[in-house]
Amino acid sequence: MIQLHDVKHCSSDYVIAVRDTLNVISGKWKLPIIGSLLYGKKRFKELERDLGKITPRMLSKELKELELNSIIKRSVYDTTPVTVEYELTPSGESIRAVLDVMVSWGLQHRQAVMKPEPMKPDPMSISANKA
Amino acid sequence: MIQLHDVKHCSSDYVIAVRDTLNVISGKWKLPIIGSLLYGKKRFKELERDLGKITPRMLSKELKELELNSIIKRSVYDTTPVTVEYELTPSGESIRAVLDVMVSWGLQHRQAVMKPEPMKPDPMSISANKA
DNA sequence: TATATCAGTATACTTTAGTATAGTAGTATA
DNA sequence: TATACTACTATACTAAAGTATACTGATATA
Repeated sequence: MIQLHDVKHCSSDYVIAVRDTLNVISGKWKLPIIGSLLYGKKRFKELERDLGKITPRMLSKELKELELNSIIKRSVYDTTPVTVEYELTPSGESIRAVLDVMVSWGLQHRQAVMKPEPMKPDPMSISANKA
Repeated sequence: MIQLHDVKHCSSDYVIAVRDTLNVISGKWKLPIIGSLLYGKKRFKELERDLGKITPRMLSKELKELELNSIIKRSVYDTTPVTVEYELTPSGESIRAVLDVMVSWGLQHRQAVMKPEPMKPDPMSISANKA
């Protein structure tokens, strides 16, 4: 099993692994969809209502992509009318840990940017000069 | 200080905090730029050579955005010709922890998808039927 | 004088992501 | 008969992201 320490020394493999994760959650709608499904399985129309302004075209496209990436599972039941349920796979559930870390960093960073430590004026920082 | 547990019960605040983080690293070049700067401060041309196929227009644009987001710090030295150095801020450095978690998930997920557990055939999974 | 380096900018273009609007089939209800 | 529900699809569009190519001014080197 390849792990973090195996790719840490290799910038390109590291970046590839990050991008794998990034691709799963980037775009305008993937995150809200996953977020909604973290609260439990949902039908197509339920998701549509949950997400507010999404078009069925986008929802359909995103769900297909998430299914292809094994993040969600699609189940069809032959009720009338047909019922289609979407739910997170174990892999999809496990991304919650990644999101939690992103939330923590996001909140921390926001604090760091909003109220920066008052700095003592440093002449070097006003007109830096080198060599 | 707002923390993870404060937003965990609120789907929209949670998603906003994730997106704050996502915005910092998404796009084609932000990640390679941050990755390169994790190895130490670099000048414009050094980054350009490091990143291979990036155009100066994109590099300039991305660096400006990262600086605006307090991820990197730009220092100008009045040498001849002028020297401009880019380096990660403490906040920028701290994103490494987020990337590490993303790498771990990315590698795990790839394994999960590539060699899925052989499942015992389950009649329910072949033609699901509900109510 | 010609060329190269630095750190970029300007203009025009292509590609990708996302939106708007309408329509499908099958069934159920008013 | 008309409307509404399910889970979508089709076509056409706009907006955002990224690329290609050429250029800038100041200085240094051949």
